[in-house]
Amino acid sequence: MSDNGIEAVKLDGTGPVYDQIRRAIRDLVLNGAWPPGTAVPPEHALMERLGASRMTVHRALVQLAREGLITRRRRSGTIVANPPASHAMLDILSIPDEVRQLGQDYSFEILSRRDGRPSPEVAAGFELKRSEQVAHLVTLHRSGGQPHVLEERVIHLATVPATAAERFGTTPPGDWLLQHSLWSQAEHAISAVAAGEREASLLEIEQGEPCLLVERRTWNQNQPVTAVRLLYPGGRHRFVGRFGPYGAV
Amino acid sequence: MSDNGIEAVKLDGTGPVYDQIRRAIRDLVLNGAWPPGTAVPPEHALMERLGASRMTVHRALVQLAREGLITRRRRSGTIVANPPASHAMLDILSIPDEVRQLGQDYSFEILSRRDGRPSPEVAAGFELKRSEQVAHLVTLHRSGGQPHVLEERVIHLATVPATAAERFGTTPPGDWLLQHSLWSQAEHAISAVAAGEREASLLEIEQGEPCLLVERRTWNQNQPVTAVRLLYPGGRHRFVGRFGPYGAV
DNA sequence: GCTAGACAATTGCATATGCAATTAGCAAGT
DNA sequence: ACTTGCTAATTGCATATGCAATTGTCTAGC
Repeated sequence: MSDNGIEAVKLDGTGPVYDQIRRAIRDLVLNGAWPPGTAVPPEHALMERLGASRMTVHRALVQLAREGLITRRRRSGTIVANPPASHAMLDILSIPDEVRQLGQDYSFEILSRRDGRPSPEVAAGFELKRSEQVAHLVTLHRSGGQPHVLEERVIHLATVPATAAERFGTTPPGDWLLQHSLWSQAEHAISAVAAGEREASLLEIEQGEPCLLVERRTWNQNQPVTAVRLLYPGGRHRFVGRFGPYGAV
Repeated sequence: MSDNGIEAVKLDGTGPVYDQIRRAIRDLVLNGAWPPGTAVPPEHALMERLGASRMTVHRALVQLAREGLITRRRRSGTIVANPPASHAMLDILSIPDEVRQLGQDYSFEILSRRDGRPSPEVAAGFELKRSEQVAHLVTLHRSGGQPHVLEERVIHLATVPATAAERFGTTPPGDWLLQHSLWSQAEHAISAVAAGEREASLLEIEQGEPCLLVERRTWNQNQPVTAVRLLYPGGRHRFVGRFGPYGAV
């Protein structure tokens, strides 16, 4: 990985210098200008380029590393990290991984797909404007042959144009998105609902059985990326997370 | 708030100095030796006491401030912060606050209480050893007169001895604990369950209706503090959280 | 008593400097 | 080819120093 456009690093003159540096690099990463694996220029180079002292550059990079955006190793240098797979309580989880971790075979099936303007129902369900171009997908994930979770998703074509050409033949939409987009904000909602008729039949449970509904929307730099509703058959599933409010204890 | 025992700050000689300082102070806070509001010695004092340079002390304090453990203001100095009320996705939430935020009257009722060794059922439900002394409480929270959430909780008497003398006449157990204990680790699990007979009648819903079950256990420095199961009538409730994996965008 | 202003304590930020630790890559020797 | 060891690039850590910004507190003057 060679010398990646150091000239792209630009300070905006507002606030402390170390924070300007931090934000400049963060934005390059979130914009996709520096995709994962890209070599971040070494401290000396940034120092010269920006006219700041090495300690100031260092401070910015250390903080970015703590935030998980970059990975640093002595001598090897600094590279842009892979996007985090999980965070705190709720994860942008990869359903295949999740299933395989339980030692089950994984498979999925796209039940329906429609690209273009959302139907009124879809627009309402995901709080979309009717004018926004999206791909609308319904996917059933299976674990060891059994229905695992029912996924309904919209992907914003303006934000992730590559979606239009993707068939999702081997990789389910969620995983594919992790590789083809970035997110900087997410919103989650969790609730318990009773399975409706159609959901029950797809998930092979009784109508009215409790299900865990996870709704998630993600943005990258205020642009919507995707919104998804995951319906997990109740009882069989739970979300677990462990964390502390402070640094590791 | 006067000069609080600076001699209590002790380094352990392992790892970087700035991190030793950070941990030393963090432990004093989490131990309760420096309760919220306590004045943390100024950088100069710590610098002399510890034989470190001011920048090194500074680095430790800045990091503690970012973690939310302390609050710093120029000239005024540094004080131990109040414990955080919420975090990321799921909060150590105050049920009264939550209810009032919705503009409803709040009330609660302790349905049962038993202190001492847990019964076999309780021990099993909360993964306790039979020998651990706990207070076991069942509380119903009401919102505008209507049942809001059913809470079943154990509090470890060894960790929070003040519990034994508390009647919970005006403050429900969760809120009382926030004022009388600290936590450094929490574990959450969320699942959807069908209301059982007893739960349904207490929550005034139909048996079998979907409910959101939140199970939470908290520790302070590896000592268990409390474990709680909150059963929310489905449909009426959802948890929402918004966050980014990186620093504020 | 009250106010304006000076003073000083405390944190925030940046720099310059030096050394330590790690390790990729190269060179030398077998 | 394979190993061994050296060198240098890069990050990690700590120090010393200086100035800026904020704001309690005190003092002088009214």
